[in-house]
Amino acid sequence: MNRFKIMDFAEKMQRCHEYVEALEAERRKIQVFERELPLCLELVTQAIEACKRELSGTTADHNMHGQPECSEQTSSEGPVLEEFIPIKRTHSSDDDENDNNHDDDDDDLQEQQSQNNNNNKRNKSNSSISNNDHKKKSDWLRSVQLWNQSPDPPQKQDLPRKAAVTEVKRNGAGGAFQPFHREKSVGKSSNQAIKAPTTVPASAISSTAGAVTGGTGGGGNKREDKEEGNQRKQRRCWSPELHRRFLHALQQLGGSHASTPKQIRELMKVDGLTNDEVKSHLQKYRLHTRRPSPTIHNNSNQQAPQFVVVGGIWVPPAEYAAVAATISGETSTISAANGMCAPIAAAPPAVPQNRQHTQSEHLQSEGRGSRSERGAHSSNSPSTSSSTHTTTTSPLF
DNA sequence: CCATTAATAT
DNA sequence: AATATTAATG
Repeated sequence: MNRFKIMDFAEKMQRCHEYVEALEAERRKIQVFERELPLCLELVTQAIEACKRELSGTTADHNMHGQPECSEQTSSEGPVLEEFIPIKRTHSSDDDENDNNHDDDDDDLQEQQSQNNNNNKRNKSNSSISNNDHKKKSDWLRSVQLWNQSPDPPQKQDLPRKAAVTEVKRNGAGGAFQPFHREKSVGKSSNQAIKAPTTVPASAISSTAGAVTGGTGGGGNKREDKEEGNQRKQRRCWSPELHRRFLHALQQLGGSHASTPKQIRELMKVDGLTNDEVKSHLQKYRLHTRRPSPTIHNNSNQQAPQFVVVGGIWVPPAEYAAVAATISGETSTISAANGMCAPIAAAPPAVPQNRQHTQSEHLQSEGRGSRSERGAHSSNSPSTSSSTHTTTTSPLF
């Protein structure tokens, strides 16, 4: 009988040891995320200490039942995995040691943007995340990867409210500063591959390099795509951040209908952004705001469209929240919601009312004050809003 | 010129 | 099908 116990004990020791090692490995991994996962780190650390204590103080009897959160893995090798995956293996005592290679899918594409207005997608609150992050971990975890991609604060970054003070007077013309990317490719046949007929084994690499360099980059094109016949601009992709700015500007101006592309662009203060691009985006925005989903009539079309429109504002919820928080600050959430859809409905007082003492000043004041249209529009729009949020402004056309 | 609408390309 | 770019129009 004794031997049996001894065996058991040895085995336990071994396991405990392995476990400690695994824990340490784990801790090394999450060390990077210290800021984001403080508790996690603490937890692991404590666990390690506990185990070590147990090991060192082995003489005492002690069953090692002490570990509460050990549930997921008793085996040592196994535990290390599941970095991001939400997998919830119930417990699996002796799993194989599956090593997850951290597949860092670095998406290098579209870094040209990140230069100017890069930003972490949705992780704005760095400090706030401390204790209430249990949910949506996967979400911002994903974003973590973005961090290393864009570690530096470009210039204005976000915080439009505050940044406004800076107010870098971009040239009114159209941002000649950083034309961002316009270099590569001819519009037609092949946009990004092809290039050099010779070899160019790594199109991907080249593209990456180019992007990093900053698109137009220092001039010398590696490839001979001298065909400047580019009639087609490189598509401007509206990153969430850009869109956020867009919305922000829109709000300041008091709705999509009260705002003109130029004004929007100026408010956005994104260099390299052309008037046309804003214009285009505005067009799309308006389209979407008016017709959430013409195709499928939602059931219960009759009533309770609610703010379908709001939803229709294809603004991603995250954005929406962010913007709402950012802009409305503390004004009731609901009002914020309205604000969003406001483009068409809200904004009764035409003038966007100074939101912050910071800016305003002379935002769009000058320019051409003679636009009488604007007034008409603004006065007109609110009427549509009426009380019922049906927003079906064009019931019968 | 500038803003809006329509057409076109990706 | 959606979205950005270009052209046309007021």
